[in-house]
Amino acid sequence: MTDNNEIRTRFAPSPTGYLHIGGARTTLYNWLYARHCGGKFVLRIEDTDEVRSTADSVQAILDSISWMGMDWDEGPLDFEHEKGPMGSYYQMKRLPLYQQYVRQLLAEGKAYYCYCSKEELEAIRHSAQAEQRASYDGHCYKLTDAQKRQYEAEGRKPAVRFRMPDEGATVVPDLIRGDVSFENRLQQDLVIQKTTGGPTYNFACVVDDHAMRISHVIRGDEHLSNTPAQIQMYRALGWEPPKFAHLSMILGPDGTKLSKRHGATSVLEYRDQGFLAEALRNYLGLLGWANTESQQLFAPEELIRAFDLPGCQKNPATFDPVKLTWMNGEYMRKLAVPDVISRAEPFLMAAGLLPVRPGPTLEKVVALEQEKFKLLKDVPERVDFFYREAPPTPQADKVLRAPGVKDVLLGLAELLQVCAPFEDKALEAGIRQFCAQRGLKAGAVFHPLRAAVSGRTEGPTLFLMLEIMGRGTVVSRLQGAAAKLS
RNA sequence: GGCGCGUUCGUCUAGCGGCCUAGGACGCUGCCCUCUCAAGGCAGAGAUCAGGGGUUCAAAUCCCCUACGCGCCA
Repeated sequence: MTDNNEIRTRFAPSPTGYLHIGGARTTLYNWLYARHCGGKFVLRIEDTDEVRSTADSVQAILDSISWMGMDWDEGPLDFEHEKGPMGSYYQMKRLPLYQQYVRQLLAEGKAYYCYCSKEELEAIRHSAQAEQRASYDGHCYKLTDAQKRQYEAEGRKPAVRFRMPDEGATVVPDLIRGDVSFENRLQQDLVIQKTTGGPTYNFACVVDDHAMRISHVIRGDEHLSNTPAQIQMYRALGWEPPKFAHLSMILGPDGTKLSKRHGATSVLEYRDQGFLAEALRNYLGLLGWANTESQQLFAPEELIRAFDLPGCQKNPATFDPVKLTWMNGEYMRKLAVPDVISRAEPFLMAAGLLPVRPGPTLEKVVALEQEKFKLLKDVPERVDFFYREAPPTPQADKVLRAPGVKDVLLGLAELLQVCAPFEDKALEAGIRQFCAQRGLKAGAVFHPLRAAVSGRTEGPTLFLMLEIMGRGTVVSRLQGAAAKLS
């Protein structure tokens, strides 16, 4: 048996596309809150839009949530399997339930059939606007039996509307915004069952949130306006409404709602760009929520412990990929070397660095470069030159073409052929001595050396890099670079 | 158009009437460290708290109006 006071949250996506950043944050906050309270997190698929819902979308959403490291206690496991005691968590498999309650409301006179056509509705809306009323006037509520028979005879298929009170106000007690009051006479009688017989979003959502014993509905701002109607539905059905918390939305850099034209918006895209799930989670956790210390970095358990609804922001937040990237770098640096390698595996494979190539071990080169990784895809990029010689970058090329460099490289090649042991300290000593002998400044030797050997002007600490690269590679690259300078 | 929500450095935010000449983080600039690049350390620029009225001895904080942005009705 479930405990009556149990905290239960839910995320209820429509499977009409991938999980985007906004949805991911809503999921995260529901998940965090459930975990924070020791409650349950439920996933429900709102697939009543039959034409736009797809199995692929369901899978993409499940994959996204799982990738982000969030788990759900009840809901679909894939398109066929589900877990949890509430029957199905796909709305399309729960149709009889909605119909049952529609019948109940109809029988109690709390809902009514509406026969209006699109055109008629349009006309009603027009006059309603002029008269400052709700955009549906309850036209069909006032129908006589004769009129109803008439419509039926015409073969009209009715929708079902929920009857809103004419007077008073409905207060939405919102955990983030406080009490928000709506005048009932301005609320229209919402359709709860479409002419096709399927439930509308607002109704299915009420029925399911109640049936699934959801205690806290944490969702996007865009649903706030529908909430008074939903609250009335709860009351009409004799149910206690859940607690509500409406999250502000996420904006793109130009201040409009985050969308595809701002670049990547899908969680999976961020994964594929080499972001770490824990960094995305941390960043999203902070986008619209903060604790009083303005703490930035949260270990997973720490976020769960700290998260609470009152800390949620009322105003919309702009998504900042730059800060996300910084945060990702923070997490990249904290990872153990073997973890960096295993997490970067897809990127290493794509770059042809896995299976391992001849040369130093990945552990060695990754350890050497780790402090510079911001994204997983940086791993192959920064490490590649240990395994493959690439043409020098323009900056490196410039360094190599400076006067006298050829002699320096040849001299170094000679030196490094014999310098022993071929390790960090000894190499540094040998090369510094080489500088002194030739009366060269350290920089005049170090920079060309780095450029010749790695093809770059920046990289890991020089002597350790040489050691790891190995005598053979170092010497041959020096000779090769010198040869190209003739 | 109606209703609703929102408005603190470029961005994310702290702030719940005196501790605010507004704090932190990202980004930016400079310095230090240094074989480069990062990382790190230090310093700095950056917000008349959307604007205007109140209330109060005292307001970013409470109230009202306006503007702008966003959402829902669509």
